[in-house]
Amino acid sequence: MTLSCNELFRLLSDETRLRSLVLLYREGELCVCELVYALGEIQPKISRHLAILRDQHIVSDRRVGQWVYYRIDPELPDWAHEILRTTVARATSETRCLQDIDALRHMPDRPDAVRCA
Amino acid sequence: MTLSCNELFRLLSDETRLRSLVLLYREGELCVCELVYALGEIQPKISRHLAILRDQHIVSDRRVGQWVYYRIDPELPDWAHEILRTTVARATSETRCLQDIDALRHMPDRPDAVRCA
DNA sequence: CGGGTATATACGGTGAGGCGTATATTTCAA
DNA sequence: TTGAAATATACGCCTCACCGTATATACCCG
Repeated sequence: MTLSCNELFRLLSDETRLRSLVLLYREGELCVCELVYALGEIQPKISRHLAILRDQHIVSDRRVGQWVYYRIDPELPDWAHEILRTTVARATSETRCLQDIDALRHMPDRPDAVRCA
Repeated sequence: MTLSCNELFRLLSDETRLRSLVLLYREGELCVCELVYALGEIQPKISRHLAILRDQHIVSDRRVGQWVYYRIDPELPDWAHEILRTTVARATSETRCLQDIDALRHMPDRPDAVRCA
């Protein structure tokens, strides 16, 4: 079940998923509640989209106590990673993404995961 | 009306549009009937998708007699062009696209447009 | 054990977008 | 001017993916 171009683009075509991926790409690892706060969306919506990305092996997750941390799947094919890199560079100049980044920075009581563990 | 990441990915998420763009990227310029033949889809379907791409300035068209030739819009933003380049490189290893390329090569009575006019 | 927090999933409703058919438009040639 | 070829568009249908609400599950702590 390798990832096709079409499938990747279908996944990236949803705004919530794209915004989540941009943040994950930049931050390395984020838990669900951080994405909920940064994007300003309700929790079931974020969880649902992360599950979709996980099922297609775009992201991987690990549980740390009651938190679940997501990251870009380290086994993502090179070409897909290149698409993401270009996308993040571009998205970072779009208002919506800049707002997400800023919101995350100002999140209170942010769970401090051990990064890159 | 600048192109957003989301909008580009939405456009690329349809298989017919993606296959058309891959061929246009490789060939430089193709008329509708060539795409109809190469993709093996009915004409209204191809025309409809090309119109969508034209409206979003992903492709541009020019009429030559009774034929209409499409190409990747030369004014496509750099980042979008880079996405396309990576995509074409990847797609070219997918069966479906290889079949399209091969079908086009064997199309009989292909209208020979003046390339890059 | 019981309560609280974080996350996941089930469910029904809804709208966007893709489809095929039919038809309109444009161009050329006779 | 008439017919044929190439392309575009209008229309109604239908599927699918997303949505919010409600609820289930998992984990922690007291």
